[in-house]
Amino acid sequence: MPALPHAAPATLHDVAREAGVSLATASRSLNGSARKVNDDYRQRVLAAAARLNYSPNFSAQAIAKGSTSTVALVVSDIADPYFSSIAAGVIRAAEAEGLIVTMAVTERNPERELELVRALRGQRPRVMILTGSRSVDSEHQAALITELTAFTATGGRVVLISQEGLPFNTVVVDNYLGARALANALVAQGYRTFAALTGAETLVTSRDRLAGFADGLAEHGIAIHPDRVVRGEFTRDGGFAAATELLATGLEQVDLVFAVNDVMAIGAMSALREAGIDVPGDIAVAGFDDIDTARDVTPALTTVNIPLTDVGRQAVALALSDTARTGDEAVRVATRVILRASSPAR
Amino acid sequence: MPALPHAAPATLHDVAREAGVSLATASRSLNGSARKVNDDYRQRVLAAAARLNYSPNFSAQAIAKGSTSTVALVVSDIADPYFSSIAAGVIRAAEAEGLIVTMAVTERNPERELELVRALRGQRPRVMILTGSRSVDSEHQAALITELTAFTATGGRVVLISQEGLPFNTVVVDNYLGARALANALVAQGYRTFAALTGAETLVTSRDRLAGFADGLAEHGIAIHPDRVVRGEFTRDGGFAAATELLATGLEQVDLVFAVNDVMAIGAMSALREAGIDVPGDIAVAGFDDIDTARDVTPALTTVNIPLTDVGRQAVALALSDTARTGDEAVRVATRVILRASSPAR
DNA sequence: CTGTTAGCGCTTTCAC
DNA sequence: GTGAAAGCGCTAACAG
Repeated sequence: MPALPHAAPATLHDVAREAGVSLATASRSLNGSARKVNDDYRQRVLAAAARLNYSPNFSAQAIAKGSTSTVALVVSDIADPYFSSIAAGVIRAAEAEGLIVTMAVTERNPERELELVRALRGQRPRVMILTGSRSVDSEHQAALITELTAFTATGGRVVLISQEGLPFNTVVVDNYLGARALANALVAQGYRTFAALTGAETLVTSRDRLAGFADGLAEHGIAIHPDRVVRGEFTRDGGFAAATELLATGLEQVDLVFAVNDVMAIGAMSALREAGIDVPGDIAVAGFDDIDTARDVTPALTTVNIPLTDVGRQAVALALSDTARTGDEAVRVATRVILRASSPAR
Repeated sequence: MPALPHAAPATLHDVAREAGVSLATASRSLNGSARKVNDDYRQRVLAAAARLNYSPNFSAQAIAKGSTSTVALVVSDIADPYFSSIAAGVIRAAEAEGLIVTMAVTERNPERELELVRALRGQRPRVMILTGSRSVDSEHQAALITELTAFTATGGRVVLISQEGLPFNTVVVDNYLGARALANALVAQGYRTFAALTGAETLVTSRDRLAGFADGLAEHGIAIHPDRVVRGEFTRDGGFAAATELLATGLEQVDLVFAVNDVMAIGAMSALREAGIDVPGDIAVAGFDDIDTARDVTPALTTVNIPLTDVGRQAVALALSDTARTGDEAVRVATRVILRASSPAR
């Protein structure tokens, strides 16, 4: 089968010819900022462009002006509601600024993240937004910093979402304080014996939340028994598995399980339910993030709210702001404890 | 504050000079397919590139070779699990092919969709994938077809996800048959009196599912009373609102509420619960899509499975396949009824 | 195999 | 105000 003959897309040149004007005039009519072009000509050009179904070639524009209009967004897993909500905020804010967003997924693999960042530089995006927990793995971390630094050195803007500490602009979510506030609220509800489901040891987000929670409990002289802290993947299935593992050790005296994020908490609730354990009758549960479904599960999930779409929006705003040029600006977003039916007063 | 001085990114030219070879040789070493270049030179070039932290400019490559490596994906709402799961499939498949994906969100607005498609053409993507329900609104529909046709006429590939009938490649989800099978299964479970929560009249997906469900019931001589079909937005909140509205009309004799998608079903379950109605004790619920959370709500939601990430993957495969050049290829994905606790046998 | 040289589509001085 | 022409960074003939 022969390749179908495809007319090449109309070029600015074609438009100029069709309109009987010069390339420059066509360019100015279609995109040029100042309205320096005679309205006669302008109309002719516009008409010609419409007639030819002209669409400006962004690559050509980018190369001619030396800058693109794209935002590169890197997430761990776009099917995870935490990331998809942030992405929604990023995309909305970016589109409002006339920016195109390209999306890349690390699948929670630091090596892959590094590769992606490296590859993404080829796009010469105006902004690169990295979300997903930093890991304390120093090797990839260092390489990542190198790569991002190379990017900012050539005028790119970088925004990290989550924990601060790296030499880049960041939207900081106060995981530690949020978790601590949650612990306090839970103690106030009457809970005394806790278990925790946490993510990989190297994930900063996971660490911070667990530390905050533990410190919050400590204020009341409560500690979580080490055997009751179980690690799992930072996903729904990870939560399910971790809860199952926890069950095996016997949960009799535990009255609340804290999962470091909502998807894990929801997985844990499913595991408990399948094991015939009533939530919150037998045991209460709390999570972190306040993803949309937290209110739709039964019982509705107690959690710590993060204004996720807003975080995305702020990331874009920060990237575009003048103050961000220094490259180490921080914007903090407030977290808020949300008590729901999964942790009634007792 | 003066603009920080930013070194321009290293160019191929810089690399060539640094390595002491010609531009062509540098290009060939770094990207050229055939290994026609002497290994000596090759190494020198690679070393120089590394030293300069060189990253090829995709825009320049695109314009020089006349084609890009990007896939444009248009979704209604990336925070909706239906779309984010499909997007996950698209992104994974695209990345495996070395393609970059750019994402745009219509927010369920046909005009916006049209604008986006128009704008996206400027990227000269290899592929454009549109997901989200087609609407039967003929005006936008026609304009959209025009725009997409212009795109394919210049060699672009288009893939639509969901219902067939438009002159483009499409990944077809059998909404009608799936809903019909669901109705049959539900009748077999012992249900006899139904209500339905549906989306906007113009949404093809919503129509097809409702029609399939109604026809499935009709096979058993059952009809849904028109007063018991209520329309809402195609979202969780739409389902919540629609269920609330339904409640106002009195639901005493209804034994199952079918929502045309899972997010609506989940919203409806929350509304019912808040109204003190027990699901499935007082009334059963069923949805459509089988999003991840369908199994985590309580009771777990009866639904019709669509292999969402696979749909995304298939869309990319279809776009890239040779047979898709004709532009009207269809790939069907199978749906499967999943009975869960929200509709026990009775 | 390697280097020279034309472009690719567009923006932007720089003259007119 | 308008046009001619010089690039932007890279690839791909085309000669050596």
